[in-house]
Amino acid sequence: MITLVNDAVMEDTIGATISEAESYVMEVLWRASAPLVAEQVIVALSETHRWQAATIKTLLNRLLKKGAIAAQKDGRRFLYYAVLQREKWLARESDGLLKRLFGGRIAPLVAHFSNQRKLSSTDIKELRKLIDELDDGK
Amino acid sequence: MITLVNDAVMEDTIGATISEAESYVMEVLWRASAPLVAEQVIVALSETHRWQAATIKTLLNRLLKKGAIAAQKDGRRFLYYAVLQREKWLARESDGLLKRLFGGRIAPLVAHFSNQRKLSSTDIKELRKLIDELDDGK
DNA sequence: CAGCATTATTTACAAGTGTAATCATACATT
DNA sequence: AATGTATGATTACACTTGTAAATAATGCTG
Repeated sequence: MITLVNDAVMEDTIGATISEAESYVMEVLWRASAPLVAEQVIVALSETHRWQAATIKTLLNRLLKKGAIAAQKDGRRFLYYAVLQREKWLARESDGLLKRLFGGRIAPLVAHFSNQRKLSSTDIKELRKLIDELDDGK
Repeated sequence: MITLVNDAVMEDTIGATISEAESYVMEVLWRASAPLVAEQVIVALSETHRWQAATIKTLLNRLLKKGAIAAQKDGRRFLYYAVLQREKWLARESDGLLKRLFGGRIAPLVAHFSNQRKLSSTDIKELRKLIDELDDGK
């Protein structure tokens, strides 16, 4: 008997795009290990944004409508959780950006940050480690 | 007697942001070695975009209003040229992105593309070269 | 100089965004 | 059961963006 393996992973690629404000809401849900009620999202965002609670409700609803998150009723409130996977979103965002800004090539991007002296010695160390591993791998 | 050295470089940082569509217009002007008339911009963009001439006119005007470009009258037409420097724009865009998507750290960014298998062996070679140079330099 | 052609300027308009207030609804409490 | 309270849903509104048409202005040509 055949069983679908990837049931839960389906529909992780959302059609609509996520605005910047919305993405901050997503970040909260991505970081959370379990679904959150609106109030928790609001509290989490209060650390970094001066948004009214109503604003965040709006964003949650827009994300729901876009299918990026889902909600499950829990008594009188809803538990919200991400449907869109951060990895997928990240891939789409960064690919687009890389293409637009650096013709899709990584090296120029790194070179850019290097020119801007945005690379700390830690960065360089990490990068070297990464590159070394990659070279091994191929 | 004191002379300003950086006269021409001032006001290269524009307040307003540039939309994606606008950025394609900027790219054309940045690539051009001399100011262009609207028609030339339109022709250049026809390679990559199916935009009506009127659309491009609109974008040129919005960029003018934003101060990202300037125009100089030449007979009956205008010669348009970039005021905002590509480097500045690139820095702002990429910094923002890096911060939003990867917490401002480069290594995770590269790791991301690596995980996505978006790094060709050429990329890796170039990256290694870059890193080596950087290590020398410090 | 009158009209044509070219080019720039104004206006348009729907969709998306940031930001929020208000409305409605479902529980909890007296 | 009526009412207050918390929470979600609806409505609002100005600004930006993508996309373009309509209009105005300017110089060329007969």
